[in-house]
Parts: sequence; structure tokens; C-alpha cells
Amino acid sequence: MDAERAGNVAQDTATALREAGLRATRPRALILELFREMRGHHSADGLVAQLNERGHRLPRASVYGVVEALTRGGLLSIAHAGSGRTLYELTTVPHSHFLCVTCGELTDVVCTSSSIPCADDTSVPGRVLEAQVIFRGICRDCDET
Amino acid sequence: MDAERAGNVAQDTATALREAGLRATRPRALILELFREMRGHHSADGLVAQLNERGHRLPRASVYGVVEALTRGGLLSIAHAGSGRTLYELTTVPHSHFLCVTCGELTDVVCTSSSIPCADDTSVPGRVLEAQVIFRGICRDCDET
DNA sequence: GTGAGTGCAAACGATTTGCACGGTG
DNA sequence: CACCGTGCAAATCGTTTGCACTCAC
Repeated sequence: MDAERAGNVAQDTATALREAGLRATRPRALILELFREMRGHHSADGLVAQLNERGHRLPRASVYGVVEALTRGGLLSIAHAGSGRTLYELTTVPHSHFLCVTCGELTDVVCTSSSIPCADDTSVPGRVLEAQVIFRGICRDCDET
Repeated sequence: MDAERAGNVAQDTATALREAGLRATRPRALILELFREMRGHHSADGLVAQLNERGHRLPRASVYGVVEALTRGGLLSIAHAGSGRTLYELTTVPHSHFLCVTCGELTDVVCTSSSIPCADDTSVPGRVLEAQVIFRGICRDCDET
């Protein structure tokens, strides 16, 4: 369980990075593994904190660079949570997000209707790369209070 | 044409503000009229610039307060453009947005399918107040280049 | 008259930039 | 061994906060 030894980058992680067209560096592997371990949505700043807790000190700017690279390589996806909060998550199947306006918690919403509305609508003024539905509302926890 | 004289608030603008449950102050009228004149999406910061060009000097913080109030009153709607950019637009019919990842331009997309996908899906973890579809892609202008 | 809204300055958090060093391919 | 990515510090951007003053109601 001490695969966290410095200099040691798990093979599959390194491979995943290279397959994404990225160099397999330690910070990148570290953060990718962190995402795989934790799941969910995390801000660059939150990652710095998580890494610190695990004894890895990475400067903010580097973490920002890493998540940018991982996103560019398609390994991470961006989920904007409003008010300047940029969250990242492991790229999986396309899905939507539910943002609680009270507590700010962001949850995945698995969309049962597979097609994205308007994606091929002629009123769309360009080539669509990605479409995202964001639901804003009040989550059950906050609603009960 | 010089309805811009200080202290003079156009009647219909004042009425619109009061109907929204807001006090009819000059900054609010100024900004609301600006939106009606310009259409489109604007950031709080952009509004400050626009107002300056027209000879109205309003401090940033006030503009932020005004758009917050207008949004609270339902006169403006928020359109998050990612990366911490919060844009405002006159509230009209519900619609989606197309964000060009190259130039950052935000355009309206009039959605022909009126229903919001998944809005009543049981997988949504709370009470939905609002749903927004955002398309990310490359607009025609940038695509041609 | 009273309180909401404004104006101003300064603080704030998230993200970005510039440059020298180090490790990957 | 060339170059991309990292580490570090400082700058920047959009937004928020605190407080005294003013104006709409």
C-alpha cells in the first residue's frame, strides 16, 4: 500500500498519461491517482489540501498546470459550479450536474434521455464539442432543514 | 434624447423596477435601460465600462449590487460563462447558451424542444429551481479561421 | 424620518504569469 | 540532451466586504 514512494509512478497510471498524449510525471500521476481514489468533484485548491494531508507538498500553480494538462488530455472533465468555482472530475460517461444553491454541493445526474436537446439544431451558432446540463436547486439535505 | 439627465428616471423603467419589488433608484434605472438598449450578455465589469463611455461613473461595487438586485427581482438572468465569468442578460423566454471555447463569445440558443431533459427524473437529488443547457464548441467565425 | 441602496476603498479568493531548474522521452 | 513540465513568488482578475452618506418611499 505504499505505492506512494517518491519517484515511483504506478505503471497503469503512467500508461494512462502517455495514452492521453501527456508526459508521465510524478505530479500528474499523483493527482490522477488521487482522483481515481477519491472520485467526485474537486477544485484545484482542494487538491492541494488533499495532497498536503497525504504528505505531498505541491505548489498551487503546479496543481493548476496539472489539472489543465489532464483536462487537455481528456482524463479530467470540468464542471463549473458558478461563482468562479471550477471543479474537476474523472472523465467518464457524459452526465449532468445538480448544484445546490444553498450548500454549494455538486452532484452527478445520470441523464436517462440519451440525446442532448438541440445538439443538431440549426440555431446553434457553431460546432458543438460538448453540451452540459446544469440543474440549480435545493438538495434534499438542505430542503429538510 | 437627453433623458439621461441626472435624477430623471424614465417612467416605464421606474415602474418596471417597482413591479419587481425594487426601489426605483437612478443606478438601477440606468443599468436596466442600458440592458434594454444593448441586449446581449454583459459582465458587471463590462457594464462599468459601458457606463463610463456614456459619461456615467458608477463604482464597481455598486454595479455588482445593482445587477444582484435586478436578478433578485427577476429582471435579469444569470448566464455562467465558465472561468468565473458571470454574465447577465435581460430575462426573456427560457433558452440555452452556446459558448465558444476559442473567443469566449456567448450566444443564445433558442431551444425548439420546450421541455428540459431529466427535470423530473428521480435521479435528480433535490428540488430543481432552474436548469440551464450550455453548449461548448467553436463558433462559425473561429471555425473559419 | 427610516432603512435600503449607494459610493468609495480596501480586502479577498481563485487563477495566471514569468522565469530558472529538473526530469522525461 | 532538448524540451516540456515543475516549483516558486508575485501579479492579476473578478468579486465581495465594511462603513458612512443619501435618497426613495
